[in-house]
Amino acid sequence: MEFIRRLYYFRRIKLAGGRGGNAMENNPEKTTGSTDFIREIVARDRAVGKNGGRVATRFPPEPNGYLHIGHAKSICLNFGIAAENPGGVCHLRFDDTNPAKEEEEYVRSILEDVRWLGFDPAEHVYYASDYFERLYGYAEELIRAGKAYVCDLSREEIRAHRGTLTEPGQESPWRNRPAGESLDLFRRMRAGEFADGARVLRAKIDMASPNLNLRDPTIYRIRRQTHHRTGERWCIYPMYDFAHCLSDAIERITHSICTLEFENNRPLYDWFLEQLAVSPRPRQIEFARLNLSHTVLSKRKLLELVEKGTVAGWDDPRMPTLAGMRRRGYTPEAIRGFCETIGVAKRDSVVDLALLEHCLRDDLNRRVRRVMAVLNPLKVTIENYPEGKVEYLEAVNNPEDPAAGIRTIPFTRDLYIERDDFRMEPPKKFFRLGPGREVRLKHAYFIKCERAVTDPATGEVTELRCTYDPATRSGGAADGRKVKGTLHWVSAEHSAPAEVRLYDTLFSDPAPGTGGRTLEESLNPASLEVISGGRIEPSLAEARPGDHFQFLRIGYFTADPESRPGRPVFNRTVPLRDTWAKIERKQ
RNA sequence: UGCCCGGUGGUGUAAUGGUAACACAUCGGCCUUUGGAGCCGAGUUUCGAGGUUCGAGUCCUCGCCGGGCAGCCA
Repeated sequence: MEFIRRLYYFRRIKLAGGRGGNAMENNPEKTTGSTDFIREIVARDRAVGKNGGRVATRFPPEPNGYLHIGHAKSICLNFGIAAENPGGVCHLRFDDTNPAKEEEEYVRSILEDVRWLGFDPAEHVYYASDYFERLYGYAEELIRAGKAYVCDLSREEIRAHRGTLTEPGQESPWRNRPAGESLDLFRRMRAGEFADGARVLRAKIDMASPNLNLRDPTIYRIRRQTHHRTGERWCIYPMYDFAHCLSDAIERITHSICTLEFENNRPLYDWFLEQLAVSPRPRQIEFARLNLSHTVLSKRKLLELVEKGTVAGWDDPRMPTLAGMRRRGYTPEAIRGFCETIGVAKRDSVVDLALLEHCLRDDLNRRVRRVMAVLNPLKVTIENYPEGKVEYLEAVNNPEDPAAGIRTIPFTRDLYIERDDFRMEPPKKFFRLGPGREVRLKHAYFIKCERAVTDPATGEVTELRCTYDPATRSGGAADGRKVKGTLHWVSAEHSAPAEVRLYDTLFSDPAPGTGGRTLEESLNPASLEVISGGRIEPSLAEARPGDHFQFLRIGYFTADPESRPGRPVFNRTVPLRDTWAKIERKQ
């Protein structure tokens, strides 16, 4: 059997003229590196000269909330495809067809966030509301062609006529009214002659369609509401299905990429374009939206968190919004790297938050300066170090990046170390300080703990009396003896106080709001811990909002926008991987 | 239960009829002036049943499971 398999196998290779080497020749569109089914469609279309080889995508947010990491996936996809194809372009289009939910502030933030992420729409910023007049014209055209009609049914009646998932709908009694009458009524709708909700314009398709979207969908409604751009000019507004495909066509979009829940809308998308004979015709392609563990990514739920005051605002560092992540200390590079890593497919999935954090650390590790900060200080006195003496020791800024250079840090008799780095009775595998133990102070000397001073009332350790070995400066011992631990520290006199905000996931539940729990019940009660007694090394006093650092042995931090000279505030972006915590957990 | 779309390790994504791979996570080891980073290694995978084929994750049929759709939201 095996030899037969081999025979055919090798014959195929022979016919193909070789194995691996021909993959590229046979498949010119197959590129190396990361690709996905959408990029393959785009490449194929280009290869056959569709759209004249042009590639135009669009990112079309409704300005009714802040952009979040899920939007980043779409932005990276759409702008990415445009950038990868010669002459490609990606439009940023505000899908502002529902004035009830949209605001100027959201337009502002979206523009800011797209640019921050690293994509520049340049002059290609558009608004669906700019097309209102043209869309209105298309609607009249549809009416004249007998493909749309004004319907006087109430909202409830329309719903009742729609039928169900298993039963066909019934036609509206207004469905066959003369086109001239519909046209007159539609013009009067525009003119403001009717009350909100009194009439709608509907596409005349098929009330028995198994696809409910095709059962004479509403395409215009009367809504007296100030629009953030058109003001009071209009009192009728087009619906998504009508406006979106035509906006794409107007902008000569070639590939209209959206999320899976619009799959059933595609036939409608195509229907309007076909009826109105617009050309060239954009193609809608759907992909799975991003879901992240320990996170919610629906605008409705995020709005709720903001409005209920669960978080401090859209840019709360615990929010998955781009504004929140930026404030948390995420970099555009990390987010883009993440979007590339997760790929694009049609399968519903939930990405592990750990992957996002990996991408974050991966970026920060390469680029960020190491500094020393003590979050929970414990005083250390070096008994054999002269009072008043100061030595400036050299410290490497980033071992991953020699170009980052070095700085000096002051060493003195009185220091602070992390309280967690001392144990009166060190457990097994605890490599840090304890009575009689010796450790290295990073960039400085070996110190030995001679005794711990405790508060007789509480038993709390208040100070460590230590000695140092002058022969271990720069970290090595002349006699070759080793120490197992290396601690971070700051000079008591030279360090500055700082507020440090330790952020964790907003939800402790991997799938918030599911499994019988409400969103509230899924919250992480420890998502924010504010530390006011932190001490930072002198160089950190100059930190400017948005600067990124690694606090040695602790994690990555960024200076908050609220940070002021003399009153620095740092946000923990993500902790360092902590092997000791893992060991301790198992013990 | 009508229509549409999906189902590949714990998670995500590849494999385009020809040896199921990469990343994260997990576990172990090495290294280390960060218990960081890095390096090496391990385990676990094609929803099920038939069919086509020399050969099926891939094509066909029937199931099963998951998601979407009954806004004058997008």
